[in-house]
Amino acid sequence: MSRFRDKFDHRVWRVVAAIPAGRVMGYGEVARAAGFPRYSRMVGAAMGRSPQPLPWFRVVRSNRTLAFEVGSSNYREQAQLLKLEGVSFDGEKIIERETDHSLDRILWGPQD
DNA sequence: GGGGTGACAATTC
DNA sequence: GGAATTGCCACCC
Repeated sequence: MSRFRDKFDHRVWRVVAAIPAGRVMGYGEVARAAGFPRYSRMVGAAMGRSPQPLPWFRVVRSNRTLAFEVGSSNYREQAQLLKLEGVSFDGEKIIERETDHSLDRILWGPQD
């Protein structure tokens, strides 16, 4: 039995399960929130070990792209689930409602 | 024990 | 701003 992995898994699951619909988190952010900074590469494996369904599709790369190979069945599934929650895409890049400043640009002009 | 492997990230050029 | 490089660390041969 791996004490470390058990603890890591459960804390990751708890964080992922708490991500609100329509929002996304980076692997590094999840790891940090779980109390394991620098463990971004372990997050995916932990989710794959979850015995019960998790909103795994709300976890994306730090650059706001999906982690799966573009065009793969997993990629398409994740993209569709996110779209169903109102998450929009600019090509392969995710645009969260909360971080979408398109209206600001229209009202105030191009900004930083 | 040693080396390759990730559903990654930060830095550098 | 994109590509390349470097760091990361438990897991699994």
